[in-house]
Amino acid sequence: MARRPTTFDPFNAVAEPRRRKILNLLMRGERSVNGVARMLHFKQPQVSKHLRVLKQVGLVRVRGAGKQRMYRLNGKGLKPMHDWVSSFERFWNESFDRLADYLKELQSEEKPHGPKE
Amino acid sequence: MARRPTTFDPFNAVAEPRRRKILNLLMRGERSVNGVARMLHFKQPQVSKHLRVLKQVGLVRVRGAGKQRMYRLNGKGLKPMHDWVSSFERFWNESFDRLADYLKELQSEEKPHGPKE
DNA sequence: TTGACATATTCCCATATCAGCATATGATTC
DNA sequence: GAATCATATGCTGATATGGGAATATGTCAA
Repeated sequence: MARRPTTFDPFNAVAEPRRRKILNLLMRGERSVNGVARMLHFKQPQVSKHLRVLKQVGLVRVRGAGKQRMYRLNGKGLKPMHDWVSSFERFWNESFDRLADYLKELQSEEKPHGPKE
Repeated sequence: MARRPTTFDPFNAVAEPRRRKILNLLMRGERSVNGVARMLHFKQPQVSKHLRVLKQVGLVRVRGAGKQRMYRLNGKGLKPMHDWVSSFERFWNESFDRLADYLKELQSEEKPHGPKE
């Protein structure tokens, strides 16, 4: 197997820095393809391609407006990522001893196979 | 240019589902390579490879313990990702009109090139 | 040193990427 | 329909992946 396609899920789609930039831009409102291209100094074909990936994983939506196609953010698509990353929040937020407590909790809930290794 | 290497940053490293599983497991405490392999039903060489990637992007740390190498999570490495994703939080959290207000704010701060498109 | 266990590395292969460029498709207006 | 603007797609080339299997390296113990 090779690497998962970028269209596999938002995690893969968003691994590409330019696509993150595009999403950042779209936070401020919908844009046409050329609009994105001009704002970010990307070339039109690449913008189209990146937007296609983002659309496939549900991170943007499109709307036809005359000759143009207006792309807008679909922020909800990032919620699963947010949920996953947030589960690690305590590892940089809480004080060390509270973290230790938490880990103790977790370990007392062991279940698969044998405990530890 | 090809796709960014998985070792380019945490975003890329974490795009691989198995690596996320490994991090999830390490949340519960440090593990040896074989420990990870057994818990997740992966094969040892792949675990070593994935852990290598995770180490290179700073998401795990290692410690030698006899024949074993104990890997532990370095949660802080995920903070940049968390920060980025969190900036989209409002798009699924807040009520629609508050969001609208927020967007209005953003747009009145326009700056690069010409406004809109 | 030798043996045994734990981990890391190497090679192969099918697959996918992304940029750049050219070109095709779409939509609008004349 | 033809010209035009906007967007999408196709192709190439350089690069990287990730699993599998084999093997190398490391570490300890007798």
